[in-house]
Amino acid sequence: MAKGELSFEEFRRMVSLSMENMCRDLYLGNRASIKIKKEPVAVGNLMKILDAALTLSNKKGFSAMSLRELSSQSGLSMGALYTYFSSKEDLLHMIQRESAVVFDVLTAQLEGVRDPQARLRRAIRTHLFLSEILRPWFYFSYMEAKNLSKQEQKKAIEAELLTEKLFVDIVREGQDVGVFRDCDAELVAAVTKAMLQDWYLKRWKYARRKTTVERYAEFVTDVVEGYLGCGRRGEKKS
Amino acid sequence: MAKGELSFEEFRRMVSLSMENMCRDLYLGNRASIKIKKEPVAVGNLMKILDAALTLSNKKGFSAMSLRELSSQSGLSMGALYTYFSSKEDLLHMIQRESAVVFDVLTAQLEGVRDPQARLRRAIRTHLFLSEILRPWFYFSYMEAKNLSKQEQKKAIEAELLTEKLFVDIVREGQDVGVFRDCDAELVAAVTKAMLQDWYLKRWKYARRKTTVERYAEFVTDVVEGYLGCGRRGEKKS
DNA sequence: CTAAATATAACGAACGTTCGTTTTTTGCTT
DNA sequence: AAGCAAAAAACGAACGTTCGTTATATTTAG
Repeated sequence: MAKGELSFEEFRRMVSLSMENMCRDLYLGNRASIKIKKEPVAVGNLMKILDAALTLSNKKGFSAMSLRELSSQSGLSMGALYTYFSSKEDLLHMIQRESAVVFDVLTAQLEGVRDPQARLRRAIRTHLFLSEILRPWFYFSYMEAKNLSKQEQKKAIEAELLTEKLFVDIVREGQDVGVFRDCDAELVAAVTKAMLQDWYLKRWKYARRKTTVERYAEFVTDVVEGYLGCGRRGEKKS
Repeated sequence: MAKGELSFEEFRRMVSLSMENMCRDLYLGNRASIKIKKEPVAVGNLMKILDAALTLSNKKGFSAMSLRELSSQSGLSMGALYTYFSSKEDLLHMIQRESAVVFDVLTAQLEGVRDPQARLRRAIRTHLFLSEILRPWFYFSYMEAKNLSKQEQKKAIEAELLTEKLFVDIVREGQDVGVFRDCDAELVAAVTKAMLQDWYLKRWKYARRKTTVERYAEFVTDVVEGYLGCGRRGEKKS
């Protein structure tokens, strides 16, 4: 385990991004369009709806999921569904917007960490831990981005570039300080993100091999640090 | 440019995987179900159909693409479409199967290359070059795999693991020979594939930065070789 | 009793698919 | 060459189904 870093379970407890909390946050953020007044009822049903929606969407795609399927899978009637969103597209955007909250968590976790090498490790770990906790949300957000409206698509692209910029800045600062060697920071950030995304896009592969998220985090960190010329080379079990 | 490796343009000319050749191969492989007898007619229309199908699917998703859209985009009538495939699902499987031909090209390109380091470089370059030439096919294959039937999904997973095994074997042999350091070969293969996939999944990002496929190939090779402990460390323009 | 929440059933639009018809191409005869 | 019948290919309206959506009725809880 890395020095001074939280383990995955510690991290999970700390951020408390359970389905219930996500749905409560989603409810409070969409009180205008959700017709249900009583919070406990609304949150409970939103959990059923989002659970079903993420399951069905991630299995067959959002547009291939019919609202009748969503109705029977969630246990709510068609009419009830429409008290929680005003259209199928509205549901899509609700999920997409709620998925974006993680960026705040990511930046928050980096606050106060100034050393570039520590920041890099922290950013990789946090990103992986978040995607592990909210895998269905991440997967949905990635795969269904094409269904968004043009303007929401722009926002999604900007968010993607913003996350990447976060890594670019870390690499650049490390280069300025002299701890990272000179290289194309944008490419480093790009492939780092690619490796992070693989964790939730191809989750079944790592699950089958019983690779833990902590192990994967360490590995990705090693690869990136290795390229940046600051990794501690040492023993690894094959 | 790497010693003895073909440039991208040389590679493109050599493999000759133009839309027309892909469609001719697709026609010959599906002669049983395609009702059109004359090859030139069939290949010409298949080009229109697949061009439209890949464009529309990759923009909004296969299941969100209606056959009426496909009809107007391809310039063929609804009835004409159904002389080239027997159902929408059939079209999906045709595209998916045709996308699989690239694996043969990949393995063919590795034949005769025995040195692990050279094999690794060749595998990375070839995979990237292929995905550059056939980007719409790769993208489609990745994004629409979930729409396949259960058994075709199994085949897709096996193909994914087979490609990965190809990289695993290269790494393992390099370790046996002693040119690569000891580490988890499966993880190395996994993240290598993740980086390769990013090239066609996030193509717009690299296009915007005017990153060439040759540059990206070199970069990925450097990252992987760097981790495996055999890369030549040196100058890089930031 | 009342208001909030849910269930039911129906609507028009759009879907994948089919099929009788028309248009185009081919091969043969003059 | 020209004409023509047969084969091949393309067409597009229409079918039954399913979609997202909504209006109305029923149930539940304070």
